Amino acid sequence: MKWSRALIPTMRETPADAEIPSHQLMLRAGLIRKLAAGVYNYLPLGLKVLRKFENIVRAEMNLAGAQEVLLPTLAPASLWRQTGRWEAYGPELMRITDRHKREFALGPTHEEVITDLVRREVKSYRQFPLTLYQIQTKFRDEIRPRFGVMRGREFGMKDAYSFHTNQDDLDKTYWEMYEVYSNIFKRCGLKFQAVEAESGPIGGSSSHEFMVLAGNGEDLILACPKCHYAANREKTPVGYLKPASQEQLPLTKVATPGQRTIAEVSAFLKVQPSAMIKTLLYQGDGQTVAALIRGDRTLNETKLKNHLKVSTLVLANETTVREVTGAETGYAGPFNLGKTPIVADLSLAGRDNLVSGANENNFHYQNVNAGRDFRVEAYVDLANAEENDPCPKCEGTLSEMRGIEVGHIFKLGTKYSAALNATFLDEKGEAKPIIMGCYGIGTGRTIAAAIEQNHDENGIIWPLPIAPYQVVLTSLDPKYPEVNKASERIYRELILKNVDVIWDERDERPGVKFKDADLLGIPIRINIGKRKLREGKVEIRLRHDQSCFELSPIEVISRVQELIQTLSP
RNA sequence: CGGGGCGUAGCGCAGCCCGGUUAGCGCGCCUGCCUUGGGAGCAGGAAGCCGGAGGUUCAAAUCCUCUCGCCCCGACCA
Repeated sequence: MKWSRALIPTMRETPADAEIPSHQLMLRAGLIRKLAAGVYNYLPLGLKVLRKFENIVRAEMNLAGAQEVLLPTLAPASLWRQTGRWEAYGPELMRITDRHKREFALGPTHEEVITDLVRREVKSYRQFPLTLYQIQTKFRDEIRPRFGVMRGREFGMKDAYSFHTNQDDLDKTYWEMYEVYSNIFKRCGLKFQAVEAESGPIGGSSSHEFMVLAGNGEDLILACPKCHYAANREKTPVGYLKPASQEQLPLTKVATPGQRTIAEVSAFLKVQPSAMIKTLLYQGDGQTVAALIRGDRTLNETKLKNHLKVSTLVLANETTVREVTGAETGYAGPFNLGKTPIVADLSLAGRDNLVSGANENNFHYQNVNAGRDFRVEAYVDLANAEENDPCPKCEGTLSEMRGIEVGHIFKLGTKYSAALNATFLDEKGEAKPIIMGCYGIGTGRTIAAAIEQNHDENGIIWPLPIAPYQVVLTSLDPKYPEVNKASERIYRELILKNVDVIWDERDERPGVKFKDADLLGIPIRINIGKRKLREGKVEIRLRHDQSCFELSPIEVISRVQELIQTLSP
């Protein structure tokens, strides 16, 4: 491609409504443009990247024996009603009505459609296992689309579904897919982490998420370097060392005028936050509950919600706190709470002589002891896991990292096959429900995540396998015939060698070209300038480490081919 | 859906509070000269339904009402 002919509308300034680096850079580098909230045009460069990623996905899926299909975006409501998801999916499901008043969903995922297809076409146990996948545009009417293509309302996704006659076979494919996903992200040159995950509203039992690691990722992950355990913060159980029991001292009320927060009281009374009880009042489905946790810990509302088996959980407002405790917020303690149930985090189990609020303004208690001074209904795991917590699986210590969820694999079991009556005949001629698995990768989102992971102040730094071009050939003095001639010769040779190259032959000053090349993030840059050329030299510069070396024009092609090898994971 | 904010040239913004020439600035774009190793310089130029509708007024980008769009925080979520 000649740059002068390409539609690459780069922007010098950052658009005001782009919040995170990947969104800003995708706009600035001319990969995407917004059409409406959460709806984006992919420009030529953006599409090139997307296709390169999709092709890696295809190659790896095919290698694992999966077969590609293309299912419609439009799905009849009747199918969705059969699984109950027409109602259950809620307003996030985009619905349309045709001229005959027939209702359709714009597919946010395709379990219904694929299960319907398979139930019609696959009947015998001999035809299993079967894995089908597609790369398709999906729709979800997100409450709040944001971060460009990271969370759009129309977005690209690869979704795969596997079909089995028994659980063992599903397990086998599940772990194959786990490997396939790992290979995909490895081949893209991305740093990633597979984590144990909640299975969410799609349903099913076991599930892993694949996270592209990035400093400002949305998800907090805890991983054990020793045993490779990794999970979302919500899911990570927290274990504590059993404290040595102390002699219980008499309960003492102390004045703590104006000291409300853990930090304030800790400083005022000169006690560690870990020797304090934080009393949090929640409304779980309208019922007030007191949740206790150690002062140095934060409560995980998902864990509390799961323990209480409630569907809504909110922190109680000030009025409720006053009614229940008789004091302003900041002085709550686990005493005299009447019928309010009290649950405590495991961090408090076996701990003696703690500090807590006194349920009286400007007073706290010291030497508070569970059992003697207050009752606890249950000790359960309620805390957010943190860096350096013990690993739940081995003797290791967890470290904390952030990631962006780009892939998710589930075991669905018979949830959809049962609802849609998708059965097969086994060896005995008996009809049994098909057992299913489901495996998704957000394609556009992976691109954004790749940028989030690989950029600097000058722009994107593409890993070579998904870079829009492998090489940018920059003619610094395109008006000089010798520069132009040498450039064109190298350009043609690179194309002949199947190198994906863009030739920047624009009549622009070198600075402009350098800035654009860096912004686009093309891994290998060849500079051809008149001064160096007269010395019989051209220059190669690598985007990722800014390293730079000179060589003769004859050596360039083979050197570039070598570099492509080296830069491919 | 709750809270906050923004819509003025392709992009980034000023002007609005306190109504009054021809609506301005930077970047980009076009023409010419000049320059050519990290977003040059000079000169000239094109480009605006001031988001939309209604109202107040002699007069509205500016004040009022409604509306549409967009962004941020939260709940929710891949």
